[in-house]
Amino acid sequence: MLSKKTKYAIKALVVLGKNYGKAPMQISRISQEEQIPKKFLEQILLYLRNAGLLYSKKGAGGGYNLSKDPKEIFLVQVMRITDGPIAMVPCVSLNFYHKCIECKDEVTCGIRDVYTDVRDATLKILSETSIQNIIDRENSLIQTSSETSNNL
Amino acid sequence: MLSKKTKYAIKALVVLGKNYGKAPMQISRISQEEQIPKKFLEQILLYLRNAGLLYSKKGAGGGYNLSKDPKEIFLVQVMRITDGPIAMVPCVSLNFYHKCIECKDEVTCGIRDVYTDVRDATLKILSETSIQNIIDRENSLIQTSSETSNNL
DNA sequence: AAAATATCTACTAATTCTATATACTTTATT
DNA sequence: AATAAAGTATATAGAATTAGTAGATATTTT
Repeated sequence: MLSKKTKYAIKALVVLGKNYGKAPMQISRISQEEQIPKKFLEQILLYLRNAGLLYSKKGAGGGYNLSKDPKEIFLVQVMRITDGPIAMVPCVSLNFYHKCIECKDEVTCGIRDVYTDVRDATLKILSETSIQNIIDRENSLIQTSSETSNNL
Repeated sequence: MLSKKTKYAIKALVVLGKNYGKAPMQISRISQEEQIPKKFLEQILLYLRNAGLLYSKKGAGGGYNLSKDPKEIFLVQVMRITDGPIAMVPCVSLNFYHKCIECKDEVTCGIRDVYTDVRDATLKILSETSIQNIIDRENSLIQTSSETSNNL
């Protein structure tokens, strides 16, 4: 399951994605709009910033912006920053590898292959999905659902 | 990440799979062979039993057996028993659905589709992989690695 | 009856996740 | 220069989950 941290991070990035190219957005505003505890959001934005996804500016009129086009920020990056590994077992993780403590012998382990496959399948989807994709998807769903309610 | 509970469950099922068709195996033996804390393993085996994966017999000469062929026990079943949902967001879970508390409107949520895809891809692999597959895989890896070391 | 085994419930300990607090730095504006 | 408006950084508290333990009970075999 995704942590709240990751969910909040995605929400914040989507909001910032909609704001891309405009003046920076303040933490407090994002916090209000998305109902995210402000102090918690501060931390999350810092992680994202330190990982290079966000640009920040201090002082009056400061705030946050995406540091690149929302088309170029992918879910897999966000999840790795906030939740760490994508893989279900550490011994199969690309970015956070370590041995399973319960494991006698990694070489003859019968489940590594399966979880490598799961990792790859997951990775494929998450690394193809950008913040822009999510924004587009939202917009098309909003449209569809408002059309539907007009037809009632 | 898989919980220890799930890892221990898989290990126990693999051991019991190798023992399939033979006399029941005691908790204490599985615990020793797989280095799993006995009392914790008791709990785990109970979950698996109550979910119908294991048959148990009390008293002298009792113990545990798989309740069906290891070819017919799939990772997805085990994981659902021990770790719950496969999906990364509850609103997309097939067996453990509930709304995301952070979510304003499920209908216009931009990430549900992505995580539905992830779920389906994961599910496909995990529901095709049986305990027998894992045993076979282990055996072939053991063979391969011993051949390699003979060649040194 | 005694011994060997699983069952069940409750509890404790450890870890991780969520959230808050406090002090500090930078920038813009007046 | 002073002040206010932001973000930065680190520490800590509280909540939830995960891991593991304890103890009493129920069955079965011998």
